[in-house]
Amino acid sequence: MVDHGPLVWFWRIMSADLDTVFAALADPTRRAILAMLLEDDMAVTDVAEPFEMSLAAISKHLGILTRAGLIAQEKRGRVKWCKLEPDAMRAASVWMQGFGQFEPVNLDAFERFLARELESGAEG
Amino acid sequence: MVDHGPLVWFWRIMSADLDTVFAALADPTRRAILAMLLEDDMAVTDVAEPFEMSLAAISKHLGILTRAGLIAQEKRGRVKWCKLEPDAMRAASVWMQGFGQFEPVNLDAFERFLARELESGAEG
DNA sequence: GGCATATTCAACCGGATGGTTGACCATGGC
DNA sequence: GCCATGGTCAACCATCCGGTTGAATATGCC
Repeated sequence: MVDHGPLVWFWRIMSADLDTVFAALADPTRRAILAMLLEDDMAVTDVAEPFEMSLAAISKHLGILTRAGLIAQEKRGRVKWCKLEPDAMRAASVWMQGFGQFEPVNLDAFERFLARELESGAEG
Repeated sequence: MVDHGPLVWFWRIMSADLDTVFAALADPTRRAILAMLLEDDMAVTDVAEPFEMSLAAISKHLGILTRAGLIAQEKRGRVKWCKLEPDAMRAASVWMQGFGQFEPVNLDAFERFLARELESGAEG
């Protein structure tokens, strides 16, 4: 959606607070929320629905994700919409790939392997 | 270095505890330690040397990194050596790349850009 | 055996985290 | 205007986290 030039990229990566990003990712509820938002943007109430905890708790989680830059929230009417904001995760990913000297994962190959594996598992 | 078959891979990724991996990565001291170990394997005392905190604190950090699977420790004589263990980070990275549908970073291009950028910056 | 080195353990402390509840705004529909 | 809906705020609680210190446990060297 946004058309980041590489300089903007560089700045974002350098200024990104990896502490808060990784801390945000360290909670299973928050990772689940991110996964849900991967499907589609959602209102806060809808995000909270599948979880067995109070709306206030989810609201806090969303605040943490927002402060980490992992999502963005936008109020339209009385509904607050949450959507993924990929830059922060990308910054963390870039940091991680600094460790990629260990023959980095070939994701394409891995996915192909998984597909084959699951397919044959379903048949067998 | 290790010759993981893809099934081993799959198992490791599925059973990896992302909570502990991301939590371990959320601390700047621990990320610095990982970066140091990227250079070379190190003894606990040497890992602790550049930090302004007690050896016991570093020992705890190393324990956390070990429990997260990010490093391995091996005692040889009275010295305990620490070395990177790339699988855990790779598991986290794979999880992250699930969000890669947002035009994933072209790392090669990014690095080339950075190199060019820094070079011209040094000259100008 | 005895001492120095390498590392961990245990107890403690202050501050952050993840959850709760109940009160509090803001907005839309009637 | 009034009520239901959507969401946050504030106070509180238990637990975890990152650090400290001092004692304890290897191991190597003489």
